[in-house]
Amino acid sequence: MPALPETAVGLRADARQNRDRIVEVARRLFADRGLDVPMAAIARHAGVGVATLYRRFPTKESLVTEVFADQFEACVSVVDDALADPDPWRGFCTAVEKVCGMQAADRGFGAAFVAAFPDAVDIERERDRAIQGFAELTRRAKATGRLRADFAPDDLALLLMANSGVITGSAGEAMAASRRLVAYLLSAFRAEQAEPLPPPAPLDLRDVLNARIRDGVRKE
Amino acid sequence: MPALPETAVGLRADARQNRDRIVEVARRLFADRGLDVPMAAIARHAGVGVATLYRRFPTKESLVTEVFADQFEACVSVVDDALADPDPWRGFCTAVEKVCGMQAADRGFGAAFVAAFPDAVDIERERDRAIQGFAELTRRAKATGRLRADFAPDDLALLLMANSGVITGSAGEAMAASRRLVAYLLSAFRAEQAEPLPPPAPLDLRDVLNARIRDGVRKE
DNA sequence: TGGTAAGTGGAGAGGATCGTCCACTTAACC
DNA sequence: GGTTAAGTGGACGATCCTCTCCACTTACCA
Repeated sequence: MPALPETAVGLRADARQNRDRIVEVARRLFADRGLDVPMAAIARHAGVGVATLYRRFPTKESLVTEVFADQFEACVSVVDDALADPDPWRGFCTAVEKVCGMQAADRGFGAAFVAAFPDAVDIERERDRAIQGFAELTRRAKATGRLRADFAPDDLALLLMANSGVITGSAGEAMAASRRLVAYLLSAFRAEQAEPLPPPAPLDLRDVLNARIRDGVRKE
Repeated sequence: MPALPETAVGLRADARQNRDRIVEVARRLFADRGLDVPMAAIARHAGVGVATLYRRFPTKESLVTEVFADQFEACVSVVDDALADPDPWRGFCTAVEKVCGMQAADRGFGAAFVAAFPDAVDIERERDRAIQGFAELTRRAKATGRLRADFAPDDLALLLMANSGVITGSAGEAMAASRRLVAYLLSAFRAEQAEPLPPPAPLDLRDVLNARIRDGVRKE
């Protein structure tokens, strides 16, 4: 089945060069300014016309998917590393810190993770793997008694969404804010002082993420 | 100086009725769907034409300002109540819970608080009063030894931004998520287990807020 | 009751963005 | 070199939003 060029094989030399430049430029712009960079701006910075851009990536979504595919992979490997750590609690903490750091460092990544692209199968699969890995990590960390017992797996969604909320202003500010928030929350997650029990009823990460994309509800 | 009708005095009877209906409808729509409800939708729901809407509120910003003026007042009075509490720590906690609850209950309020409107003098003044009140509350709560000493006044900004991040999906979900996040954070703010010291360098609430409005930076 | 200024609605100007079309250019292979 | 299909650019259509304009209507007071 050679019908899926998927990445960039079988392109003419100049076309491939253009494609690579587009992805590279898009990655930079998304990181700096978030996902709402106009397609025209990306094309302009890449030194191509919009048509070229749209020929490679029929929709903006597909471009975003391509651009963040490896970021999501990195995210998964962070979780894998954490699972490999002999101390689950330490693994849990570092995983949280790393992922939130990635979110803070790359505005686009944060948005992409949170925005979820329904038909971006690859991204979704990667994301789910990461989520499941985290769930496992959570289980183990609880077993050691360091992570509070009433920590819900969906509290991870809470954490990521809260983290995305503090990402504003300059990259430096965002990082500082994120780090401080994460430190606070990790301290709250420790089993030791779990004295009062916070209200339950968290949210399902997948649902929340998938809901975000729904803007087309113009209706009445 | 009778040149500032300001609210609605001196309007013809029918005009006043329309104005009131507009504000009422806008409040409801903003609460449900956030601030990006189109002006046309507001006009339609209020049963008037866009021109009528724009005659009363020359800009969308001015409508938002009017709509949330009393919400901001309520916010200030929450802080005042907290200051009146003989137990500063309890006051601190309830104030945080209430304000975050308001943010979660009214999507528009959250956005308005975070978005900041440069020329909405009234809102800004109210907001600053609330911020200063909170700073005072923080000082007192620290003095009792219940609030950790390294809590920065700007951690309030962190809290509000994180809270705005978890507000998505249905109103019920948003409220549950907000409550849980606030519980976690308040627990992290307690002096008792302040064992590790989180990184510093938080953000200034006013700066952050005022920066948000800058979208007009098209440049390059 | 009638004059008039205040009030009104809806079309549309102006601007931004996603995505398409099509005549032109160029890499790649014979 | 020449043929040709892949590749390209920029104008353009479609949509959505804020805000303006202007001819028409109506509340209010004498």
